Amino acid sequence: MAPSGRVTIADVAAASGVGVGTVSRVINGAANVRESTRRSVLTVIKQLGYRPSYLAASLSRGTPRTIAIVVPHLTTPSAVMRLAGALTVLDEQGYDTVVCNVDTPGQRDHHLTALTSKYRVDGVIVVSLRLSRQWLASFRRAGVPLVAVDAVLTGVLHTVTDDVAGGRMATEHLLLLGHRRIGFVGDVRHPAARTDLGFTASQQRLCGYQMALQNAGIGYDTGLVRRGPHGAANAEALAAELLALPDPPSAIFAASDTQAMGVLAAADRAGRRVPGELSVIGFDDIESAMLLGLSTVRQPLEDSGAEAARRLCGLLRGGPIGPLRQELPLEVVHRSSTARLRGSGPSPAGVYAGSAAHLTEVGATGRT
Amino acid sequence: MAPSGRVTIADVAAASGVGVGTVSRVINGAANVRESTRRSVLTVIKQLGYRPSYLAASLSRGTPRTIAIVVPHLTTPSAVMRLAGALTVLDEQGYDTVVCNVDTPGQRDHHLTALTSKYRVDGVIVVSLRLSRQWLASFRRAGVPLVAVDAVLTGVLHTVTDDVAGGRMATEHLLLLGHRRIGFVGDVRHPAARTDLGFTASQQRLCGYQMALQNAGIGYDTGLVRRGPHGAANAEALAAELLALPDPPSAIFAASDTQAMGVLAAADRAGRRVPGELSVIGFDDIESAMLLGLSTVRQPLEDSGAEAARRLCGLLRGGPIGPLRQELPLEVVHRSSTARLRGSGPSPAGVYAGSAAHLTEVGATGRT
DNA sequence: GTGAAAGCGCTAACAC
DNA sequence: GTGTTAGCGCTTTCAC
Repeated sequence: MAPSGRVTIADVAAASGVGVGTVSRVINGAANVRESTRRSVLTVIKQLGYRPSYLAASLSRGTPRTIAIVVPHLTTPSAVMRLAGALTVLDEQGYDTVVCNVDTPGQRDHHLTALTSKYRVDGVIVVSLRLSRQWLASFRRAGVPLVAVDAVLTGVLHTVTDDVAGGRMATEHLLLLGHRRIGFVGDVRHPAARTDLGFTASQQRLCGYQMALQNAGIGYDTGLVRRGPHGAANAEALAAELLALPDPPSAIFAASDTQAMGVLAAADRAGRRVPGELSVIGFDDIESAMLLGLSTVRQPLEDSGAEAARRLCGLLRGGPIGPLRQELPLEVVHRSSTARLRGSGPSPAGVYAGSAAHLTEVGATGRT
Repeated sequence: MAPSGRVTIADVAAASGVGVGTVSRVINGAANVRESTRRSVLTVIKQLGYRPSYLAASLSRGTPRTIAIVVPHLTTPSAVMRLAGALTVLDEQGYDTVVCNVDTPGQRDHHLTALTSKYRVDGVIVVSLRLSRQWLASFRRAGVPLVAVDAVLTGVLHTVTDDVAGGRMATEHLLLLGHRRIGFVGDVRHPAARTDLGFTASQQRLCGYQMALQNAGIGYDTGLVRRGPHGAANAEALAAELLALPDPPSAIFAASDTQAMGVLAAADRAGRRVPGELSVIGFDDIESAMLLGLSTVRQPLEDSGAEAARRLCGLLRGGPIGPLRQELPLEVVHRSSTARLRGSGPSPAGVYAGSAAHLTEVGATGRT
């Protein structure tokens, strides 16, 4: 055993009567090792309490085999799912992952600085964050490959969905059910605020909502649109306002499932039955949406993370990576929080056929 | 320049006509380098865009010079302050820091596993977390030194405050002001729940509250005690219950400033003037306590982190570390959320002198 | 003050 | 299949 306290690969090699190369092969699961030697080396490793040095391996290999994921608001279900998707493929591709949670611009810059200067990760996945030109340049200079999820970054591979189309799909679903007064509850951006991370999804879904209304010849009533900080609680307050209107909406489109839960809570508190007296549709299809029977626009959250990871790996090994912009599909999931407007007869099939082609009815679970 | 893309210390040495040793000295700020060479080396470093390799340095040095801080609920003000204190000293001592935020037992175990097996940090600071014997053994086995803040871990250096005494001090402050019906709002532990991280501070402060009441001959009225999940919102609901009682308390002791803010909000909503109709005292003395004029029991949050870091550094370099248990002082800060109970004459000085010795009146800012 | 050289623990290329 | 060896980029004696 070495004089220093640490057990090294050489100690293991000596103790098991093989060369360091063989030990290295065993550790890294190389194929060309006889099963018997493999076993004995493994035994020695265990009884010596050997643990490989991450540092030495990274240095020798020339790469830390580590990729970083920068993801805002890691507490939200959608962020978690994207992360989970990425972790799965990164893990099976043999990469270590460092997760950088970001709740403020300060944190964002802190992590990005560390990523570009000090720690030399092999690549980074940026989730839902719009990076400035400066940051992009900084990464390019540092030679750190980048891919983005849920954010379009110029010159950077990105995996996204069409949020405008998504907003339209949600609204059209409601229109198709005969609704005419449709409210919107979503995030507001504070462009000037120190706390703004530059999310645009909600804004784009609002655009889709407007377009759908326009197309249906209904027009845009600002009185039915409420925007505020993210989170179910805020959405609840916003929805309460809508429901307290003299001529309240018969349906509400919430820009995220989380916000839709707030809307549901507001409806409950206001004594409005869902979907009897109020239809509610969300966005994302997070886990609890299914549980609550919430109709929503499903986006492949987990896949988005997985795809981005896959593309980053491709980029790193010079493999195939596909187009700069990868767009993942959206689909309406009709559950039991949306229903035909009372008094509106079954609308003739195909009225909205042009757009309704998107519509899919999936796994409608019961609302109890 | 090296054939590989990376600029190494050798490139810098060659370009500036010195040896690698000298460049290393410059990088690490060693004293014995002539100012002129220092300058020129620095210049070359800049123009070559050289960035030292963290990996190589750590490997060569034999230590990553990194310590990990495991801290639960990093979003809470008190956690942030403890962290800040630790970061400051760690930074000036030349250590890198990796912060492990923990919101669930799952996250805790995940981080602890990584810390004990894969990443070889020089040491770790555990904040507010009660680790099991198994984990402690695991760290000992891995040879990773540990210190704790706000948690007593057997056989581990810990920096704490006397929360029982703190609870007593808060309550006695209220008693001294003539209050007799004193409510308590704090955290509840769910020992069996998957989400329990084992915090005990709130529980201990409750003990102190009971003792003070006992000593004053008032006794313990469970009807005045409300416990729930942490967070201002929950505390607000709890306090609202208290205020709605037929014979409501004239003062409330909240187990944390965050919860005290909830109490303040409840009072506001119930139309109770503070401190005219209700006295409120918190615990911690976080930044906003000062802003709100909240009376509280101050604990040296930032110092606690700093002290722990200092002791860990001492441990690492075999220097002085002081006693196993380091207790930091608590003091009552009387601001404008607590006042004498109406109708109770000024109590003769010294009545509670025995315990009131703790009391200090500090920086009472106005409540507006 | 500064240069030369010996590792730190590991991987990978090359022999056998 | 397996041993041997040359580095990975840096720190750190030890001479000069």
